[in-house]
Amino acid sequence: MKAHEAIVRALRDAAHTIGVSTLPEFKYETPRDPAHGDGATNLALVIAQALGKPPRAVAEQLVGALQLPAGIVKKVEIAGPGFINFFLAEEQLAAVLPAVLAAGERYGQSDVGRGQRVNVEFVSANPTGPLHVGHGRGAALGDAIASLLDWTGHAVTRECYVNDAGTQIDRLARSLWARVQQAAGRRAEIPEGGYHGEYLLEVAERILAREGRAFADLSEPEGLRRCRVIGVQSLRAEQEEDLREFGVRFDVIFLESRLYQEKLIEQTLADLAKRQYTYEQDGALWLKSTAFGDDKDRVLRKSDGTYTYLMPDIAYHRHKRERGFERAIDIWGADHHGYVARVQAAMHALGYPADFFRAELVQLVRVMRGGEEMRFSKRTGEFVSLRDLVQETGVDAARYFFLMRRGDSQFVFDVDLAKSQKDENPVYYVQMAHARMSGIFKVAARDPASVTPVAADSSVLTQPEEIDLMKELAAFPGVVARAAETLEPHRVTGYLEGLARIAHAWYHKYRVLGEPEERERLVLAAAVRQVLANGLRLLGITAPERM
RNA sequence: GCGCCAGUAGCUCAGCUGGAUAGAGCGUCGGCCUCCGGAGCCGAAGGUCGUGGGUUCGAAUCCCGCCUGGCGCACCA
Repeated sequence: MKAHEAIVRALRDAAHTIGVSTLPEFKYETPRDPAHGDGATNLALVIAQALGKPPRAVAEQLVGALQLPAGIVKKVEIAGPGFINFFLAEEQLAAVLPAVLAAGERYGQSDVGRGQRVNVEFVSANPTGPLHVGHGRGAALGDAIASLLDWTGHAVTRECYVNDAGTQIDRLARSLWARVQQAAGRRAEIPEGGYHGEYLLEVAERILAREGRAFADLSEPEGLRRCRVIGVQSLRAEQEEDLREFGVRFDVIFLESRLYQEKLIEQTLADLAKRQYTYEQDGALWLKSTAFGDDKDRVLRKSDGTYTYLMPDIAYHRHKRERGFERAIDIWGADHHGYVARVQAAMHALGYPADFFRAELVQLVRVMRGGEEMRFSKRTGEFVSLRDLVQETGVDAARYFFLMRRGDSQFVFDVDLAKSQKDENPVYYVQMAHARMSGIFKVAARDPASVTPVAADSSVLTQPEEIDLMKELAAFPGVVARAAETLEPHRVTGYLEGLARIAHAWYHKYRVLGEPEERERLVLAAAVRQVLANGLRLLGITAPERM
């Protein structure tokens, strides 16, 4: 914002004028309390000590030396221990309306990312069962984080990694083969460490229906081989379907098997060896991860010659780097947090910058319905699937609920609240605000896109709610930028709820159509509608014209 | 035992990189419907910011100890 820059520059100059040669860090920001103005600075407090004067006296001097262009500030006050508060001139505020309408669906976007190439990897579930609510939270968060980065001028790739190799797939094959036997009416038990969920029985029945009952008579090695292929294929298809319904799509699906096919493991190992961060001991190959802050060194290749889970993961992230990404952000379940230091250490060992790799941890989700917790556990095969949740609450509510809390907070998903069509439901509340703004245009038989700001806006829109609305609208781009910087989409849901609250209050208190202020209020309604729509779209949630 | 994350209103959670009187929603209590949809709006009560120290003009925020909870500490994935 222009006013912001002008004020900061004037403050710097004023500090020099009163004899401060080296300026320490100071703040100029929007105060929480509107009574403290539109902007406030702690400049006087941070330089008071060096000057050997009380902060308030310093503030007086600063204000006296302050030289600002006309039309920016209405009033300057000194308050509290020595804060200087700025109240912006009305024309500064009303400038937001034409800005919103001119930018349209791009309002809120910026180029602070400067085209930086970022890979956002999320969901990355093993193809061994249906996605559960925890995956849903990761999916919503990953997708929203990717959108935030996209909106702030990063070049984003949404990516999903599929572990289609390794022992968990062997377990899947053995479990499925057992289910095939059961489906054919024979006694068979799910092996130790296998997958007990009912879903594999369904897959087995489909196999027999399609391939014939003779399938169950195949030799065990052949049966396992086929089960492996069919199992991965059908469970992946199921997961992809769930994600599609959830509104998530990926630019890249990366298969673990590709790492082996393209010899990426060997290449990575050679790299690490060349940089002298590996060594052999007890027949195994180790990564010197303690050199980079890990608790202990980690095995990459076991003494039986097979690789640990860490090895392909390092190769995978090396491949991301080779593909030209400047940052790799992974959304992981919090149960993997012990793993972060290892991958981070491996990235260091490969010589990558410290900020290349970042893991965002997503805490587990508890689902409550009717005052009771719905349990889930992949091991026992009982869990709340993403599909069931979405079916019950709808995509919008599910996504919104996953996004409205910080990813690293444990949170309780209240199914009854998510389904509620009252103001107690935050998704509903925000969408309703959008529908109301839209409703005004429907009644007026006008296209919101057709309204154009007029010069009189600033002198006509003077009600407190109108001032508040304009301030909120002006804050949106900053909220998006900050949310992208911290990878925290909940800042956007919080913002939308605040904007919706003022919009509802305004709508309730004032009429638009047929009033003397109709023209200006239509502009305001169009701008509010636009920002609500933009915020919702950013999060992958629909903005209905009517509810 | 060691490590990571957390502990803020009855509940679910915000609190920006240290700022002014700690916020919101739900719930509770009390008001408001000739209206662009009341599927809504307004107000009130409610907090020793887990705890004890420290740093400084100023700490929910930074540092240290302790208590409580979650998770992680494999040649498993």
